[in-house]
Amino acid sequence: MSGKDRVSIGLSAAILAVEVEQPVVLVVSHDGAEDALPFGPFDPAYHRTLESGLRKWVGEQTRFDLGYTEQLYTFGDKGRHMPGGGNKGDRVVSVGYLALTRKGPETAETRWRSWYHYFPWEDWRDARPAMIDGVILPSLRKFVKDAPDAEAAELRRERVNLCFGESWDEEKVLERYELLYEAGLVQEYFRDTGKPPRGAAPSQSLGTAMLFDHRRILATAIARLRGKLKYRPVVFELMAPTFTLLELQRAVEALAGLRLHKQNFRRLVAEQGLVEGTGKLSAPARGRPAELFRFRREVLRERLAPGVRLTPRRARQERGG
Amino acid sequence: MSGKDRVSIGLSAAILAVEVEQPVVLVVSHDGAEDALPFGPFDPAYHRTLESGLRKWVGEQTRFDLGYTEQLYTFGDKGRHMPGGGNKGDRVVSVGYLALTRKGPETAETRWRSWYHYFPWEDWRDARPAMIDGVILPSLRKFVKDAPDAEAAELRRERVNLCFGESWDEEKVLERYELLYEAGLVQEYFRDTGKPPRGAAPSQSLGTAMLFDHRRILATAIARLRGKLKYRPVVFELMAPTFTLLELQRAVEALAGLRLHKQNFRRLVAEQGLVEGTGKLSAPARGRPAELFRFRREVLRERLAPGVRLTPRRARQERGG
DNA sequence: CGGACATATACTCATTTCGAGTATATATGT
DNA sequence: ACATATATACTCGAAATGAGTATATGTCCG
Repeated sequence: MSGKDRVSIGLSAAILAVEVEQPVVLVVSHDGAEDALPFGPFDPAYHRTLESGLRKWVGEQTRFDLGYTEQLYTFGDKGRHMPGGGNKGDRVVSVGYLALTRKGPETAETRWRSWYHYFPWEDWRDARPAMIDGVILPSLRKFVKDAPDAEAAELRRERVNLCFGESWDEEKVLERYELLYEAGLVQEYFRDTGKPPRGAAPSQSLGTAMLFDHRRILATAIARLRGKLKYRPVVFELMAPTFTLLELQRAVEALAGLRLHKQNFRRLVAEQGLVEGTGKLSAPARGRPAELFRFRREVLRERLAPGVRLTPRRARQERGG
Repeated sequence: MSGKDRVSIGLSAAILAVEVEQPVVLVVSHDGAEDALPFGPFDPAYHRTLESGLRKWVGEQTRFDLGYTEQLYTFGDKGRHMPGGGNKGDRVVSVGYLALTRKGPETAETRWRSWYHYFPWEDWRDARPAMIDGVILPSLRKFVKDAPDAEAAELRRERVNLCFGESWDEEKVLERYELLYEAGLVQEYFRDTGKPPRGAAPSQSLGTAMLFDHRRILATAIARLRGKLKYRPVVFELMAPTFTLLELQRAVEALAGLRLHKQNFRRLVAEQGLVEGTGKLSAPARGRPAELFRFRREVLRERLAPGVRLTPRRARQERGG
């Protein structure tokens, strides 16, 4: 490989936490500029692995250490540059990470912000967000109508239906964002393409924009987290050492953007043996105190992933070969 | 970012297919040398995205195009070099891809090989592989015993149990390989560390070794595929345009390394509306002919991912806020 | 002190899904 | 005709799931 094949590597992290019903993300926010995810270069001379590089500069910049981290995706798209002012002709490849922590202090540069700020259509806890029927679907219908030909229109129609149709799949965060991007309903579209806002007034652009492709990375992070919630005990990375079952449920609801059935939620958590009571009680402002629970760390090691079963046959049945 | 921060990017692909009960992977195989995954450099001057770079040189080297592809993971570990002979001091970051195709022709350089060649302990279709009780578990028990202290021993014991204990989780392909690597039961361990084989005779080293960390990438690919099988209709990427239900089942079994219950498998496939009959019949050597089915491509668009439910509450229940 | 309110927790019940079968139909070869 | 092999239909009990009801235990306010 010659020198011209070489690129710079950028590491960006969607650092997520949840505090009293609000799911939050750590952003770097300068007045006037767009919000950004914390970002740092990978220095091959000093870092043994990509993840150790990430932990190092996150520790330096934000003063707390990442607990659970997970690599999300590596983007190498031309034209989707990264901050830090690369040299002319530089090509930057960006590796996105998801990190789960408990909400820590803000610094001069960083602050915690509800992620529904960037994705207001993703919060269905109170109700189906009014903006979906009020703004999104009308605009998307126009997007379908504006397709170059009938076939493209049909594809767009199906995509709209998958993303915002009758049934809501809370995991499709990325698909929805990408659709809104392509339909020109988020600011980044105009910023990236240079096209003038058309159709729907630009004032109607949806959610708060972020620097470069950071909103896409955040969407990927939320989607991954929402998916993982269901088959791995990742919520506990975000909880205090002890918590009531309702607090746990509220955290899951905040992340998933949905309300859950209380009694069944408890049954699930109890049956899976994810938590154990501490015997102590919470001191709520109102209502009966609840028992405080803690996460049974053992399950991380003892339990197999309870994912969807692909049950092996038990008995012998025909020759099998 | 200065020039010294720059690295080279390598793209490697685990290209998988399945042919009559055998799951296969496309490998580059030179006599005398270890098998390798097809590999190519990412050239930022010519390729708009990482994936387009991958498709380009795979097309050149292997003469067929990837259908479904998915990015797996980006490895940047120091000391896990890549082929191609980088300059001294070069740091290579390697992006692994999973690709699913139908088995095509071999070339002078490439051939299709059963992936159970590299992971013989992963095929439970006929029976629990004898090598698990004969070789793996005894060696791993020694590995547990050789731990530096009691706490480390306990951790090792739990890991062994999770990977090779009573219940078998077919998705833990990567965890098992990494455990065997650390326990010094695969050749790559000695090659990478320079340590002499100890304890169990080196002749007992398990499975066929691959170049650099390619076996790790392949393990990641298989794990991802086995997981995805259960909630996305990816098998069909590997099937001929029409197939019988038993052929479909055999393909799933080959990938998962498990036998399934025939009647229930059909029920599942039918209920999910994944396939539709063609009316035509197969012409088997023996036995009653079966109907030929085809994949209903529509489901890719109409169906929501049927992952584990996190069912939203239907009715209202308490104030919810 | 005694509701009104708010929350916690136990228990019920019908429905669906799932694992594991049995039964029957339709081919081939001898 | 029947042994063998495969395909397909149907059954049945157990477990998981969705949606409740009922009751217990707190605080606050008049």
